[in-house]
Amino acid sequence: MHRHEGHDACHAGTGDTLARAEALCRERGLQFTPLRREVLEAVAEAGKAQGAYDIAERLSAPGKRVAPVSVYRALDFLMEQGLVHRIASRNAFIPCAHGHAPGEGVIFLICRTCGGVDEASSEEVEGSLGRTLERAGFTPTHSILEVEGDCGACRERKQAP
Amino acid sequence: MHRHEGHDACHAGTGDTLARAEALCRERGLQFTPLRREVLEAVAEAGKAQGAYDIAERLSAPGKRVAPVSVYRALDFLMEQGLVHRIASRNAFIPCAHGHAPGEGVIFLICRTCGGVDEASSEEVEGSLGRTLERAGFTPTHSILEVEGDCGACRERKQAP
DNA sequence: GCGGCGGTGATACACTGTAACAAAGCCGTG
DNA sequence: CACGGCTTTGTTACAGTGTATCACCGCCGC
Repeated sequence: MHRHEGHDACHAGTGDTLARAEALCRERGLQFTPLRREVLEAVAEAGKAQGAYDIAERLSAPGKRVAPVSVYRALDFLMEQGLVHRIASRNAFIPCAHGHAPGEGVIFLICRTCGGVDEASSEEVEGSLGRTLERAGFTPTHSILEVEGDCGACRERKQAP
Repeated sequence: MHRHEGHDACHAGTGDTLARAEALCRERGLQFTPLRREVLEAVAEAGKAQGAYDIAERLSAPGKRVAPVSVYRALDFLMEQGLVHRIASRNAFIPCAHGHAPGEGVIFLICRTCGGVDEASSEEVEGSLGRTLERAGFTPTHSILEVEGDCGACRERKQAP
């Protein structure tokens, strides 16, 4: 089993994320263009889930406007490569903290206080979910598991203010 | 444990849903107004997840326009009462097939072929998820579990056409 | 009657996402 | 090098999702 302990205990730094992305694209013969790099960088630097328009604004400067549609295209690419994830309950995006296989069951832990998002995975959860689906006669192609609550750090901060 | 077997094997009929809603509102001293009734009815009749604008259009007739904002308010009410659920991955709404306590872990099984949505629940999944969250030091307040795939009926239809 | 309250109507607006087409860059072949 | 095909990006327009605000109505209690 493989999981996370504390909040951002193991978040890769922005630099690591970019380096990993670049290596991965070279390996797969894909273009890690400046725009894609900037979008990934913006998502990685933010520390919390970012909306596409947030990213567009973040990348825009006087004289250089980045349109949301460009951000969406870059995000689509990055998601296909497993470099960012979409948080469906927030319409927002986060950098992928590790390299999962696409489709592997990831659990998103969304802190309602600090807005940070951790990733976890659990073979136990996947196993029990798989059995439940099988009993229901349902063949899964993709699943979303998002949990909202308080991360350890924020809970402590609340208890001892 | 409590779960569903086949596709809509136990979907309550529209009439049942409305009767249950009416009883529940009376019991809680809340108003089950015509608009709320119509919105619930529209969601229940559809057979698949409906967007708020779909519902608004469905309820509108020449000379009687129902604005989306009214639909949203009715949906908010119905969700608070646990009578409808929101499918985050689709921005759409379905009637609740049973009476869950709000916050109880429900698994949505979304058929990518017929668009139908079944509900399932599993103490096994809930238990393993709870343990995983505890190990991660995360205190959950609400969780979303949505699975996309093929329901039994659609899978059979594909295999033997 | 009168005031308060919840529900509804209506308008406006912000946010999220996609379609369609044009322009620019890359890369192979002849 | 020229050419043609491909991917990426820019631009515009638009569809879909959701919220804020204010006005109006109906009901209930005083």
